[in-house]
Amino acid sequence: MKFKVLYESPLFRGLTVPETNAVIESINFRVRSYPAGAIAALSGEEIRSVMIVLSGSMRGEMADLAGHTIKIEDVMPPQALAAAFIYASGASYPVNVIANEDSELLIIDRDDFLMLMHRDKRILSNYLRTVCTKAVFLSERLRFLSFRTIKSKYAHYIASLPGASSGLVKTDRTQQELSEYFGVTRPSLARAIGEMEDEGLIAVERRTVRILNLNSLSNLFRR
Amino acid sequence: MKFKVLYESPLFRGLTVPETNAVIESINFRVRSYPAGAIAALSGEEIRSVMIVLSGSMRGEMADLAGHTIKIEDVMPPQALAAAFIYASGASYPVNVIANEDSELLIIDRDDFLMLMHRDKRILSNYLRTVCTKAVFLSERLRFLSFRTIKSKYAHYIASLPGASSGLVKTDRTQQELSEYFGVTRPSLARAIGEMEDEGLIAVERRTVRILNLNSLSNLFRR
DNA sequence: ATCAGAATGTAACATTTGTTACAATGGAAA
DNA sequence: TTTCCATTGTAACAAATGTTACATTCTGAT
Repeated sequence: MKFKVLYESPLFRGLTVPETNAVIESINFRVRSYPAGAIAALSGEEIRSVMIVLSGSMRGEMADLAGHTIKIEDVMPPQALAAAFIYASGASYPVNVIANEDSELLIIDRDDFLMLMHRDKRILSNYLRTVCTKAVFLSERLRFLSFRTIKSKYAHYIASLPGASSGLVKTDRTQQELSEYFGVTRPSLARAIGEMEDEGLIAVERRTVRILNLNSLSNLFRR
Repeated sequence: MKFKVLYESPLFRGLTVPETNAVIESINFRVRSYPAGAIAALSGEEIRSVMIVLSGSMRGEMADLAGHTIKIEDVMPPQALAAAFIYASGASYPVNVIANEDSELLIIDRDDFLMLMHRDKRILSNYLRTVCTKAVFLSERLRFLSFRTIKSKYAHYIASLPGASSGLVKTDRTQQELSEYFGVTRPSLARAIGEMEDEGLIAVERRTVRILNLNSLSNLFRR
């Protein structure tokens, strides 16, 4: 069983192990090894293929003009690299892709993968789900970041939770997590929540939030 | 020629008018009219179909708990509504969709559209390009918003322009446009740019920016 | 060449958020 | 129960950005 890990991949969900194998063997592919620290793709480089991490792990890293780098994210097996960008017009890697440790990538030309999707509706569905889900994620993230003040972010957040219309919600994240999601510091978030309590908009007890003054809260919705 | 406008749609690019017609006629579809102000979809409602604006125009609108609304975007013919979200897991409309004026939508069940993509590689390619390009757009937007200070956003912006490695770039947007892209006010952006000039990092003359001190500029890259 | 409107530069003050440090609280494991 | 640690609350000061208003400089149309 050569590509066992692929069977776990969201792109091949619904296919049996033999089916997955048969699909892969039916097209051109190659497996490439990268020693720790090796560069698999450079930022700005054209995306020509689907690259799926088989073993080890890769990281996306941004480099500035002077060569300093910031780690953006890790990609673990059996995830694909830049999956949602592959078929964009002028698709290029948004970051440098580097092996964290000795790693292997399964590389499929993107036209070949297109053929796979054309042939197998399950793979098509899987890829569409992956890309669209990513778009939804990015879009939601963007919505919160585009609100200017922390209060308006928080107001939107609690309004988006189930039970908001009843006036009583339970948050699904800690303040720490929420502050990272909003892109602000934890004390600033705590202060904003405290002020909203002082203003009589909400009553917070740990993870339970009661909406007290809907109208004033709504005024915060203007970014 | 019933759906002439469809021929202009990015989803049917590369198909001739008769081909486009034949494709549409080969599946279930319906055309629905919406008088000005009519609601085509509610925020949170499950996305069951591909909806393409044939005439008029639709807007996406967010409503807060108290019923106040904020316009998010307009969708003009022959664009599709929430195209990048359709096949996400648990896909639902992120906004209320309302007709700006008397409008017509072409409605195709999303499973039928999946079949279309499966049958015609051009439509598949077109849809993939649409979704992936959207993901790239959202991702780039997010990158700038996630930098904390205006200076770091601007540093990244000029670093991303062609010619950055030569130290001389021309911006492709006005300060007004750029400030909106960054989600900040125009005077604040102008001030930040002015300070970066005072600090000797860059020299700006209208739309031409010269990078003077790469190292100091790079320090701004830590969000 | 001139004029009007767009784009940019600048300044003073208000508001918001970050930073840092520490206290208080709650929950889970020993 | 007690203890430890994650979580939350709070405060003072610094830094960044928003707001508002106005001056200056470009740019394109006439």
